[in-house]
Amino acid sequence: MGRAPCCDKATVKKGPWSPEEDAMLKNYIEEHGTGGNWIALPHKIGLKRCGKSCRLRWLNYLRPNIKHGDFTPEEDSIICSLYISIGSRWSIIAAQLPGRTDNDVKNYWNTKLKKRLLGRRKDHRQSAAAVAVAETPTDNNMSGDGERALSASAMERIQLCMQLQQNPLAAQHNPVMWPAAGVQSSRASNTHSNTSFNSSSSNVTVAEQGPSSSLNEHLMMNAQLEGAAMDGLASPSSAENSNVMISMEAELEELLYGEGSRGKAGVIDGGVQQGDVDWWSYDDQGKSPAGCWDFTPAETNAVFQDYTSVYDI
DNA sequence: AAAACTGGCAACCGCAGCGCA
DNA sequence: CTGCGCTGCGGTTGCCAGTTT
Repeated sequence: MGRAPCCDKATVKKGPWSPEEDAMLKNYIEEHGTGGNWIALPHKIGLKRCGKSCRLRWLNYLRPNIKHGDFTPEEDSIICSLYISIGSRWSIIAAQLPGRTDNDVKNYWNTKLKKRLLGRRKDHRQSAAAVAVAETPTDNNMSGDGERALSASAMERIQLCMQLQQNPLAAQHNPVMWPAAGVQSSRASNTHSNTSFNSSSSNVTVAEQGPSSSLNEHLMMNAQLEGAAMDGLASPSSAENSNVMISMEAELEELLYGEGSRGKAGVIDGGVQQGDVDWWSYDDQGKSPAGCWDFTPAETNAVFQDYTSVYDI
C-alpha cells in the first residue's frame, strides 16, 4: 500500500523560500521552462527542494503577472458568486480572476470573505453546530451503505444561500445557486465535475474575456457553465435567472459591504423577522449578522432534509 | 512591558486523475 | 488492461506579525 514519496524527505529542505532559492528557480524556468517534469527540476537547478514545492512556489509566487494584495470589490463578488455556485473549486474560481492563484483565493475566502458574509461563529453555538453535523451524515461518518452527505463547503453554501434568499425554502427555487455535482461529497465527483466544467465551457471563460463588469454577468456565465454539468436539475428559465441574479447581486453587495443600499434590515425584514431564527441574528447594535453560523441541531437537520428532498440525494 | 490571543499567509500533505509504457 | 509516475487540487498546518489584555 501507499506510494513512494516524491522526494527524499530527509534531504529536502522545507519551510520558507530564501531569495536565493527564488532567484534560482525563477531564472531557470524563465530560461529553460519547466521541462514538463517538476520532480526533476530541483535536481537540475541544484535546489534542495521537493519538485512539488518548486511547482507551488512558481505558480503561487514567482510566476509573472501574479497579483498580490487587496482584492477588489468586483473580485469579491466573483468569488462569492462562484463559490455559491460551484463550491470550493478554487482553481476554477481563480481562473476567472486573472493574476490570482487558487491559494490566494482560498486564503482570502477562508480568512476574510467567509467571515464577512457568514459572520463569526459563537463559541457556545459552535459546539451545537458540531453536534448537528455529527448527527447528519457527513464525509467523515459516511459509510459504505451509501448514506448521503453534505460537505462543510455545502453547508456553508446553504447558509450563504439562506442569507441571500431570506427564506431558507426560497433557495430551493433557485437552482442557479445550488451545486450540481458538488452535492456529492467525494473529491472524485468534484474532479469529474471540474472536467466537465472545463471541457464544456471552452467558449466562455472569463480568463479569456477579462473580468466582467457585473456580478450578474458572472452569475449568468456561471449558470451557463454549471448548466452543462447540471444533470438531473431542471434549468430555470432565463427570465427567472435574471430576476434571481439581480436580487442576488444586491444582496451579495449588501452582505459584503454592509448595510447601505438596501437598508440595515433589508435582508431580514422580508420574510424572516429578527429573532425568529437565531442563525440569522444581529448583534446588540444590529450592526452585523452575528449569529448566522448558529444552526441549532434541529435547524441543521431541517436544512439537510430540505436539501436532500429537493435534489433527491 | 510582556504575555496571550488572533488573523493572515505561505507552504506542506495527501488524494485522485491522467498519461504513458 | 494494468501499474507507475507525475501533476493538479483542496484541505490543513505552522509561522509570523499585529492586536489586545
